Amino acid sequence: MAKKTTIYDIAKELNITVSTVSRALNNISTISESTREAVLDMAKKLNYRPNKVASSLTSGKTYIIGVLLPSAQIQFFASVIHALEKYLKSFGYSILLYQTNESLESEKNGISTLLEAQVDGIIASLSLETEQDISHFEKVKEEGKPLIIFDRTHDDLQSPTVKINDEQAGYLATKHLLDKGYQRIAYITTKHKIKIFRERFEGYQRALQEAGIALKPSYALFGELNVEGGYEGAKQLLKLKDAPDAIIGGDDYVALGIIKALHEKGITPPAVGVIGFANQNFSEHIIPSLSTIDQQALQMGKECAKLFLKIIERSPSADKEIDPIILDPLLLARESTNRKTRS
Amino acid sequence: MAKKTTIYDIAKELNITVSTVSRALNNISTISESTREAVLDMAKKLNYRPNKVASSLTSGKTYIIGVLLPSAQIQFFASVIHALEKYLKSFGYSILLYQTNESLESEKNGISTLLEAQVDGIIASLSLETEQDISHFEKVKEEGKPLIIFDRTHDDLQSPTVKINDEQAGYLATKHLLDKGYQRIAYITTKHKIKIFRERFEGYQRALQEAGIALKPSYALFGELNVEGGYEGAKQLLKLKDAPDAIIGGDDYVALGIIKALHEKGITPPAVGVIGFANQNFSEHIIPSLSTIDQQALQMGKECAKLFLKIIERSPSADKEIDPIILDPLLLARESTNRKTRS
DNA sequence: CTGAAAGCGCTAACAA
DNA sequence: TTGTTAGCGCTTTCAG
Repeated sequence: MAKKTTIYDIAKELNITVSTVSRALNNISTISESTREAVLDMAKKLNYRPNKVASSLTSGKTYIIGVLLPSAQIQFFASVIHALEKYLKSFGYSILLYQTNESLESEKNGISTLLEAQVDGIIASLSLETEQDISHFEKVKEEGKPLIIFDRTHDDLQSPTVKINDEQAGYLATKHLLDKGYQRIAYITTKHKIKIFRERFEGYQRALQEAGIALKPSYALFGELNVEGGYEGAKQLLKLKDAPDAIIGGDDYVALGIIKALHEKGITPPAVGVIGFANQNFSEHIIPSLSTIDQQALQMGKECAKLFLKIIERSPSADKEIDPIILDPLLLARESTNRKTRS
Repeated sequence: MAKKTTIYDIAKELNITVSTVSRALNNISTISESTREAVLDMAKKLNYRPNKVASSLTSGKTYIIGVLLPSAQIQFFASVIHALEKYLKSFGYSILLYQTNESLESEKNGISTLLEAQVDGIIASLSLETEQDISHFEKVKEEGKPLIIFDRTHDDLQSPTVKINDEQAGYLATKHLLDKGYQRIAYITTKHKIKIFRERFEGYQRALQEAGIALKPSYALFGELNVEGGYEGAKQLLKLKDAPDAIIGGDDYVALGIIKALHEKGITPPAVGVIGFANQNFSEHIIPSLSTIDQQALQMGKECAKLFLKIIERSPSADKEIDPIILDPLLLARESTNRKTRS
């Protein structure tokens, strides 16, 4: 492969200087139209390709933004990645991806990696393990770089956030079941102390309280957030003397596990109501279709991107507080809860 | 925020030169243990963070590898991303992501973006639109950078590839249905001329031929690769006088659509057999569970990563041919095809 | 084992 | 409107 062509090559061919070339290429200030065209032509002719690494070193901007999240295999996050990349790309930004796999240590390494890569900012969602220690996130801000936290946020982290109203999500799910006439409503969620799961549970409590139904401790299960967790939890619930007539799953996978356990007992929703969270792609299509609370992943990704651009483009001095962006959860009522309402 | 500390700061504090600091930090050649420790201590004390952009500019290596694929929202690709990032991270590489959204133009822009970012190599899977024009991929090789194509490969592209044996995948699916006693087997796939879909279809043909069954043109449908496509296709097939007793879906979403259409007619698999491709996460959990051909997404991602490392680490002179890596498709026989075998 | 110095490709004052 | 000139932070010969 031949030597790469640089702006020096263009300058030499045209008998001008590199600064002129640079200005022409970046369409900066007042460049005579003629030289601009000449430069562009020559650039094309010489197969010039700008070296962003070099320009980053001088300008201090990489136009790369770091995305740190638990796992691209979780569909919610995949959707956020999708939306982020799609939107930011149109503003000239690229996405550098780092997965924590729900590990705090990995999360810390991720922040370091992204910071060393000189990203222009970081958009992150916390790992399940992250509880007290959030010093690594503080470092991002110490370096003066925008940090946006989405979905899995943290109380002690003073950063712009984008999330849905999780308390409302839990409330909606529970209220929906109540409206459908279910009375003995159980809840299977994660044992991890992540804020959003706690909030959803609070919404569940509020809905019950409003309906004047006492919270039964045996109806609240804390296990793993996956099919297996839902399956095991549901089996346990079905053994109760006073078995629930509806079960809320911490996410759609948990709900799937619940349905599986019911199926083994010869029960098909909505005979026992089942609802999940996340609106995974399969939820709509399984039989019976699964009621769920949509988390607005795509919308959330887009809002993160917009927020990032807003922050990056304002002057650093204008350091006024940024209001958290709270999206509304969306109840998707489908067959799995569609019991005939009592009259 | 205070000025960032550089190796100059460390050098000054220690009364040594930057070259020594650089050597110590990179653990290079023969550095006296004492100065190495001193440098490391001081680096920590001053909160030093290496600037990869600067080092990339001199060394010519960014330790970033570009990943170009249709969409992170397609679970197969999300899994590949997951595996790629997970594996490459342990070798110090990061992932710069670009989605083509199945558009050729976007694919071209993606290659440019990644190249400008000076990635050390590109791992890509073609968009549905990419047919004749693959000049953008040629450019990657012209720049002397490794280019690995996975899953959606292209005949004219002389690059290392990682894929599964798609012909075999199509064959396996069809053979499985035949073994289960299905005779009138239809196939709903995409209208796009992508190699892997063509190959799967060829496997379908081979299996039928082996069984001495003539290919019925009315049984081969070419539409969209999604739930809707499967639904519409199946509805059309069910109208035939000689309706099929089994339908192969071009992917699991198509299969989902097929099941939906059957459901509307009061038919539940395996009464009519249904099988898909990809083993999407929901396939195992829907009722009835969906038979499918696993594409080994995680394995594929890992093989891509390994291949990349192998290529990048060998001397550029050792330019011997790289054999394509062909993974075996995996038949996952589940309820949707589990008809009692004829005796 | 360490220092001196050049330079990676580009941007951005400051001049002209 | 264009040129001159420093760097950005680091690596990497070449000397010593």
